[in-house]
Amino acid sequence: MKIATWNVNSLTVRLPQVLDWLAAQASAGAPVEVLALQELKLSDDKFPAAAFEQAGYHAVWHGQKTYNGVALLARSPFNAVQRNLPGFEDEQARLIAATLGADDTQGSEGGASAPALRVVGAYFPNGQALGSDKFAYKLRWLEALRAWLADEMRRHPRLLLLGDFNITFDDADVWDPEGLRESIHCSSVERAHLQALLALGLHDAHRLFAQPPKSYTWWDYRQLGFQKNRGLRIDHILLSDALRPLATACQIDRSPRKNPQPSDHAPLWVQLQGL
DNA sequence: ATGCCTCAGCTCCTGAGA
Repeated sequence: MKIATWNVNSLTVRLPQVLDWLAAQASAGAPVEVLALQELKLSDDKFPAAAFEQAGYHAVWHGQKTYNGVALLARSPFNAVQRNLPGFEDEQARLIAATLGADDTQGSEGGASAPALRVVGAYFPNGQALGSDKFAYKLRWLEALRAWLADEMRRHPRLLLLGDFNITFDDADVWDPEGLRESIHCSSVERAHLQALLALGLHDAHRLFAQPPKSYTWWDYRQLGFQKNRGLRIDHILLSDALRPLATACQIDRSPRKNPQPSDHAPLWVQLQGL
């Protein structure tokens, strides 16, 4: 089962590329079972559910006009959909969680049905600059996420957290670690929050496998950033303890970044066996 | 250069992204 995440920077602009990419993966014999999308930049009524349905995908979404917005697509239907963090007042649409397979929160016996998979798609706040109001919001959001996930993981042992985290793990995720030291996406305080998520029992799927050096998921549109591979690895897939042994591969797909009118982010996918 | 692209929208400029 292939599970992917992609910050599309406007689903209105990128819908054809998303449909093309899904079709290309299927043609290559490895169809995408689940896709998390971020930065839809459209309101709920503008979400192209019919186009995805025609492509064979169920969808759930949490849209917002102009900014943010997240969605999950899957080839099977979702249950127990959650939008944003419970108890955290937020005008910004940044998180959507849903269950694939039998709802495992009801304590049912299961029997023949496969264990459920809890999918959490998120668009973490950017933060703009250390010390700014937006940075303070980023830190509050990160703490609310961690607190909620601690409980969520107890209820759903098979859980993935994937999306645009807007945080690098370490200097290997940064094209210019010295020039960007302690700047936004690279600061110690942001990285400590990312480590706090791992401490809940989550694992960076990308680092479970050998990867090419200078593997990034985002490149600035300006100054030929992609061509010069001046990027950051800020999009991630984290796997719970129960899912970690099922992972067989994890890759960044740079090919859509070469399209005309690309997103500034590339999709990232993980392959899980036995699901 | 508080710049350089790209996107949305109170659209021919501005705010936000990362």
